Amino acid sequence: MARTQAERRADTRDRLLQAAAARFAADGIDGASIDAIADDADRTSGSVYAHFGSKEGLLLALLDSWKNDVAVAATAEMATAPTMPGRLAALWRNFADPPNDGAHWVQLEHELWLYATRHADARDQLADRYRDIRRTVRDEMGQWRASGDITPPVADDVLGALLVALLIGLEMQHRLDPDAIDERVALAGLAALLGVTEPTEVMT
Amino acid sequence: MARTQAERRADTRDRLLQAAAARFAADGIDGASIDAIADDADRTSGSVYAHFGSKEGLLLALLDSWKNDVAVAATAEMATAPTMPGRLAALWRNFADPPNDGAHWVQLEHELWLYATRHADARDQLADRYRDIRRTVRDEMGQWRASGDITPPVADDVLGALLVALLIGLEMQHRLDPDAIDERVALAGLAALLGVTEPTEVMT
DNA sequence: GTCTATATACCGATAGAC
DNA sequence: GTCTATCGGTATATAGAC
Repeated sequence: MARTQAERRADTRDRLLQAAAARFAADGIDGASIDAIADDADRTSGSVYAHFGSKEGLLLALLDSWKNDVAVAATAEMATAPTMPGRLAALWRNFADPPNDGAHWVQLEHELWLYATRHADARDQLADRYRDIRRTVRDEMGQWRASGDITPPVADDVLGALLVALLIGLEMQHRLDPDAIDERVALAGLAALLGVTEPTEVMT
Repeated sequence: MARTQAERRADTRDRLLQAAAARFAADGIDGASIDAIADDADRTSGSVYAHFGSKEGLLLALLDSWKNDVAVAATAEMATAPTMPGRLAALWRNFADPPNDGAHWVQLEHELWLYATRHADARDQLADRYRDIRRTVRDEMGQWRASGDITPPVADDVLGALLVALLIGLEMQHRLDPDAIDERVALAGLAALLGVTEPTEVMT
């Protein structure tokens, strides 16, 4: 694969970005060295500078390419569950205990957030992404409300922000103390914000 | 002040811890150098090693001494507001736009959380602190419920975790996009979780 | 206990061969 | 475009004077 120069170049770029995502998540943005990232991508540090110019350039490119399929993947898996509590449980599990090797995307998200608080460029980009996520969630919940599955006690335009906030905050506490912040807590919170009236039986 | 050796030693220790908190928050745990911390404390790097042995030792000592007066300070200011929406607004403001120079404690909290995800010792300590915070919030809300000020749609034992989660998640989004995540959004979320039935008029 | 000076190591970035 | 070699800077941590 990757016969032409352009293809090889694109392949190297992808490898570097993927390695950077994994390394940043594992060791932190500061803790991850250019050499380590390049090694993971089976390249050398020189290639990083040829493609991105600097470590910051690499990070901004990563932030740009970082398609957060969370909302998509989450809603996709949610659709498979028949009952509402089952759907909410699937949503929570995707956050708390990611199934695939996508286990590191949550960690990377926190790394990027902390970086963004100190760099205006990254902050603007990340702010855009979170706006998109909120909008996606809001639209989805609007449909649920319209179909009568839920009766949220708040307006649709704030529901996205509240759900995202609750999931992030619960996930952070869950990481510190998995037993204390379990599925039962998450389901209670989601049900309260969404106005799920039926008894919240857990579907396992 | 600090005449005796013990007093001077304790004074140096306090200075170093305070400087470490500020530097860690400002530059990140990795980004903050021992020299910079010592300089802020009007000491030298040697004193850090005399007191804490290493940078990690300094951080663990900071984590240990880090009395999170958030719950205390927040509830204190909340008590001054007469109406329930006013109290909730005070709670949110303490998070979103801290009044004093305590502006950096939120940032430090995120730094510590990220560090804790990679170090078991710190994780256990931080987990304990969050348990305390949840318990404090839960007890406070239990009193409000008993006095009829609120009628939460969830059980008391999960209410602490949900409120903490919502506030953390909203604050993170607020930092990226202050205009999108404003007091109105926060009040709607808090009111939903707490079961504040009266129209949520904002008290300014 | 605190400071000065220094050892040691690593990182980001650059230069030049190919 | 990618690699090898290296420079310059800075970090943690230590040794020894006082």
